[in-house]
Amino acid sequence: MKKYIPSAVEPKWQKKWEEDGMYKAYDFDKRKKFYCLIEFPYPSGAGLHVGHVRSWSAMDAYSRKKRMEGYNVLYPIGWDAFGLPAENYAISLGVHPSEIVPKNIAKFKTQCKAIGLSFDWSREIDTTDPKYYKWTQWIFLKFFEKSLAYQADVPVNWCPSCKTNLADEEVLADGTHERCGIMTEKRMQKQWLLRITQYADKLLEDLKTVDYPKMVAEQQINWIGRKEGINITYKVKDSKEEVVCFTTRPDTNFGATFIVLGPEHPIILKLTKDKYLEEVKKYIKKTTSKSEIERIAEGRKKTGVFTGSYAINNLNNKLMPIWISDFVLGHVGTGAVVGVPGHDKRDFEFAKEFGLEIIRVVVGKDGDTSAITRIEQVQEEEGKMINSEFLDDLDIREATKKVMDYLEKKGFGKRVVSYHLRDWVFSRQHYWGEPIPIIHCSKCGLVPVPEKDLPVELPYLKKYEPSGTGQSPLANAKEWVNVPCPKCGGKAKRETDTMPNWAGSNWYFLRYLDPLNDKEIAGEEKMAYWMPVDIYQGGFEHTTLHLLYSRFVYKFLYDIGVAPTSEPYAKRRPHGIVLGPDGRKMSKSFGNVINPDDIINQYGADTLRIYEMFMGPFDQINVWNEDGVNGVYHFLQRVWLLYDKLDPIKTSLSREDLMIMHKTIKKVSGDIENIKFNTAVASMMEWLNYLSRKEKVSKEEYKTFLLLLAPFAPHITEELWESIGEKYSIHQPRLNRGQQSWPKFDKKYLEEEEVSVVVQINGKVRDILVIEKDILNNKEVIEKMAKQSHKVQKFLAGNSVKKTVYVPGKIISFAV
RNA sequence: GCUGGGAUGGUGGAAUGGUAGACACGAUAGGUUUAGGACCUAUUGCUCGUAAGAGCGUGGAGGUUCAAAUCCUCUUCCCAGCACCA
Repeated sequence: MKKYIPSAVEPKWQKKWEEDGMYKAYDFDKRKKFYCLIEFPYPSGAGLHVGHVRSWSAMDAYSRKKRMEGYNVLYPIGWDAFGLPAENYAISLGVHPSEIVPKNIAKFKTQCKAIGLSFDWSREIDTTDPKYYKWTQWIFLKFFEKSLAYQADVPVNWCPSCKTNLADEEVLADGTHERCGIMTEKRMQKQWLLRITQYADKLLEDLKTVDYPKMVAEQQINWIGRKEGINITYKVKDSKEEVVCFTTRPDTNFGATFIVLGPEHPIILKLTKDKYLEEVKKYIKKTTSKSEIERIAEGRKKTGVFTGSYAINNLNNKLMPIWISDFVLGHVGTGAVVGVPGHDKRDFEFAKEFGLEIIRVVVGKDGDTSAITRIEQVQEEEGKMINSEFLDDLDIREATKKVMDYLEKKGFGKRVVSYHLRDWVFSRQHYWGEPIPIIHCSKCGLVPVPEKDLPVELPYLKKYEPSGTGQSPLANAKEWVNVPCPKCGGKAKRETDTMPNWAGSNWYFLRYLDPLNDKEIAGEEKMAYWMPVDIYQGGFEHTTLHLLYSRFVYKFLYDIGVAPTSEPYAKRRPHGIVLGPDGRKMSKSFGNVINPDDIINQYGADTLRIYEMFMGPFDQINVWNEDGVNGVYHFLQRVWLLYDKLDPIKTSLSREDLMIMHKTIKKVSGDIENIKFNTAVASMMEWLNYLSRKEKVSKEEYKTFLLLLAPFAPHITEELWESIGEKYSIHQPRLNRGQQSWPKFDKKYLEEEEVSVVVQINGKVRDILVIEKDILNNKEVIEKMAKQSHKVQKFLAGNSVKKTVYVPGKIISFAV
């Protein structure tokens, strides 16, 4: 047979598949539906990354297998083209984003097709298309209608480089912007927010109903950060004011020796005695102007000032001095903390710094009941209560319940639930995004753009760079901004902020179901047919961003009767990133970027696809290795050459032939289902090694081999399928007229006729017996055979067997 | 500090209580080739040994078990996320 030249095979089939509409999904088809989703990309100027290729070709293999199994598979793609990256890229080139985006999309599309991905191109979407973002704006109006979208003055994370504010989720732990790496600043600004906190409990609770990796679910749970505690109200001596403190550990309240207010707390000035006023004001000024960098640089050294006032502990009427310190954060709990230095490390440090009393109310791990003098003795959990009157001798959990009941009964406190999750800052002062469809009228206030006037199209602005003043560049589009109020007809102005880049991706998976619908977001019946997404493949980095956001938006759509299910994604599976050959993240500046086009030119798309699946476990970080690519190319060449061994005469298969064939069918089927592509490919290689050693390969084996390989290497298998005289595509049983589909294994060929049984003595392998299947369960015979073995006798001599364990078909173990 | 994940040959990795190292890369030797590459065959965890064989071996220490990479306890290091979160 002629040589394997990928470039002679691949484009030919890509063209044919497109002409035949091979990978279309059919709405309402009788076959079982399967919705396979990948995270749609931001079409960057750099073109496809090998990481995209890995994730998409793996899910492509998954989709192809499902189709061969007879499912009606939806595997769509689109473009998430609004947002900062597209805008910054356009600025760097000095052109308009609306010119750049279509070019980038065209490039991505060409590349996707060159890889042979089986996307249903008839459902392609683009978030910057007004026909698409009409519905992104519509969703916003629904949020507004239900009072879940609102404006408020909030401290925002300002990125001085990108000149916009950001959501908390977009700022990393060190205070830098996740995209550009520049340190952000806190600013007060009027912003649009979405009330995601109202969905905190549902987002938490319903994690139980979906199949997410543990790591992903845990991360969302942590981010939502639900905590049950109590707000305790303390009276202030000689004052009408009260201080409310949130705590999850009211059991330790007999150990409370002071109160700390965060510097933003509103009642500080009312509580401060004249004598201390100047110092307090100075402290507040100093701490509130402190930047994130300064805070981190300072470490955890405690600072603070005394107000001169005292709060009264409800439990024992003890006076507790009220202090101010910036270790108490304004946005956490009630912005005020009751200081229990014996059982909280921060409180201990504060008490030490300012010489405040430290009392132990929980017995230490080692039974220690003495006064606490060192931070190592501070203990936050475990033990029994002491020095706590009616709580003494109780376990901390019992004490917590008892004291909460007591405080509530007496009216000193109220059980509350607190969350780490904050409302979602949803406006950006940037050009390249969906305009927020709201009109500001001096008479009527905030007026939503009527649904019939959607979409509010983004006007073409020549000068679209961010102003840096905190105002969107859209404010300069006077003609666009000035509109009559839809309510009263008077003079009014459009909202000039745009939505964040997450807006379009919140709901895109619904638009694939009905991309041309101009009456609604998507047809109700189509949504009911396709939803939920059966498997959603995406990166870990979106766990508390896109994945959480889109769950929230979808749940809202469900609650207003638009979406058909309570959760959008039945199953989530993550992928690991692909690093450059030097083990570093691929980046132009390191010069370690692998361009998929180069690999396709040199080795072909099938090699690229299989290599990326074979390189390691799918959810792990993998380093690119050119030698590995060559290894896979070698494998496909050997597949190609196998054709020469095809036996034209019908021959029957040996028992061994059948066993390895059925074993491989089982392994590959199971591994694809479990996202273990690396071992699926390995077992194909094993079978190929076996087949290559044979004189002749039967047609049955050959066809089965090609069918199993088809999801991984769609081009070469299609070509070889044709070479053996098959008329229809290997990929689509529907077009195959049901002639051939995904192979099934037969259990009877998985059992071996002769089984090797390992003989162990004291856990060490000493011999291997080959046993006929029919005496497998006869322990006596096996035991006798084992003892007769020369190798075994050597080790048994002079010892008596104390115990014998026999696991049929596997092992016989002697303890001597 | 908290939460989650991880550590296996020269390398990527396989094996989730039952023959550790599948598969691939690399390496070594031989074959083939005008040469290089490509291809084919064999070997390849470590130590001792000409060999037969023996001992050791899954970050470290201990435990459960006839049997542990796998389960339990402690511990070291690495990765990810969160973090003065009350």
